[in-house]
Amino acid sequence: MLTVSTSPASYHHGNLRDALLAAGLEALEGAEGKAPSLRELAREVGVSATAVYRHFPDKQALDKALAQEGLALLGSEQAKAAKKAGGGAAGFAETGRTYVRFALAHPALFRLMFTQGHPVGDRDAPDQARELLTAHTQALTSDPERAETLALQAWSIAHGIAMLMLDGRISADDALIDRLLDTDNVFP
Amino acid sequence: MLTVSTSPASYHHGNLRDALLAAGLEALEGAEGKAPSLRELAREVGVSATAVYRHFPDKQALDKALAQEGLALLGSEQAKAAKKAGGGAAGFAETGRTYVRFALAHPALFRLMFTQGHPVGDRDAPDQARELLTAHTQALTSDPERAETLALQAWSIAHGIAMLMLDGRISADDALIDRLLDTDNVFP
DNA sequence: CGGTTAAAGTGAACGCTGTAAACATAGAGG
DNA sequence: CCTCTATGTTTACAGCGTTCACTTTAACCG
Repeated sequence: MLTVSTSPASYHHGNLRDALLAAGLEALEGAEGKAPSLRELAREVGVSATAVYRHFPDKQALDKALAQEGLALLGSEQAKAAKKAGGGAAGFAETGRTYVRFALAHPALFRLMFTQGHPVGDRDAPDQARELLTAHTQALTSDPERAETLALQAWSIAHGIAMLMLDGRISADDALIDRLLDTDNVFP
Repeated sequence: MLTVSTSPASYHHGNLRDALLAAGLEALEGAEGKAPSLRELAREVGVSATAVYRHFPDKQALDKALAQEGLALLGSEQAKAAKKAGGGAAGFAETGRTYVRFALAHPALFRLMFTQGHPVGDRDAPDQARELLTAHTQALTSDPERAETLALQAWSIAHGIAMLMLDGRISADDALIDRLLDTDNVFP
């Protein structure tokens, strides 16, 4: 996670990169969460717009880093929730609920996380959420292909609910989340 | 649907609105489908940027209209597919496949369709896709609430698969679509 | 230490965007 | 035929991402 020191105001910022990410995450939360502009973040941090380019090749790279930060956050929240629920099937179910609730709690961040074009095979970044998912479904069956199918189906349902709620297509209702995620019939 | 005449070049365009929509739809398809800018569309149609404002209050309204066009297209494709499959459960299944394939075939348009902020209760626009969905699930059970749950679950799965594939999270593989949509266990 | 070097900042400029304001045109109706 | 109004135009502005040439400063090395 990020730590940003309230550094002494000097020509060289000290840790601009982390400061930008922190400002970015904050901007993604407040004010109906619009995606912040590069210049806006630079202003927020008290630095010229072009200084950003010393730390990120372009805006997309900044966005990608923010997305990574969000992914880590989601993963840790899911892990915590699963543990709290006692692991197992109950824990698995809880990761789903947490997924959707995370999306609703951080709409702009969640959107950003999945709009960063992440070619399928990209295994350079750790993804705790994904690891949890495969671990849980592998515990449900010994057939690896079946486990993968279950994993992707579970992911798809949760992601679909999250997106449709974010987009205002279905009401962002906590009870509805439970009702839609309650697919005991899917995983007999 | 849209019809655009190759009108004589005169001061008054004739049907700028439809021409803009047509250009918009076309732009959303080609060239790795970036969302077209207002000025770009105006240029394409051969008109000044501000002329657009005679037909749409702002860019968002234009986007909304494009989204509506896309929605209609999706609905008609689904209806055709369901009919071709002979209706019933087979038809229902086909609407799901068509949904995901539509997303993959028109990525930018599909994205646009669902990013237009469409407050839940908004019933001002016809939505054939949605009507098909409820019709199909209502045929599966007599319990209306159960039918609604099934409808939203089916929608969520399809939408989740579509989005995750569009975002490069899971491979956009036709066989995989079938595998993930094959949830006979979900609708026993 | 002192001097050099490279990392990390700056400001000005470019072309793009969406949008507002004031003005021009032309086709339709009295 | 004249006028009115719908529909176009030009000009302008602020904000965006990004490039370029320049400046500052901290760190390293003899």
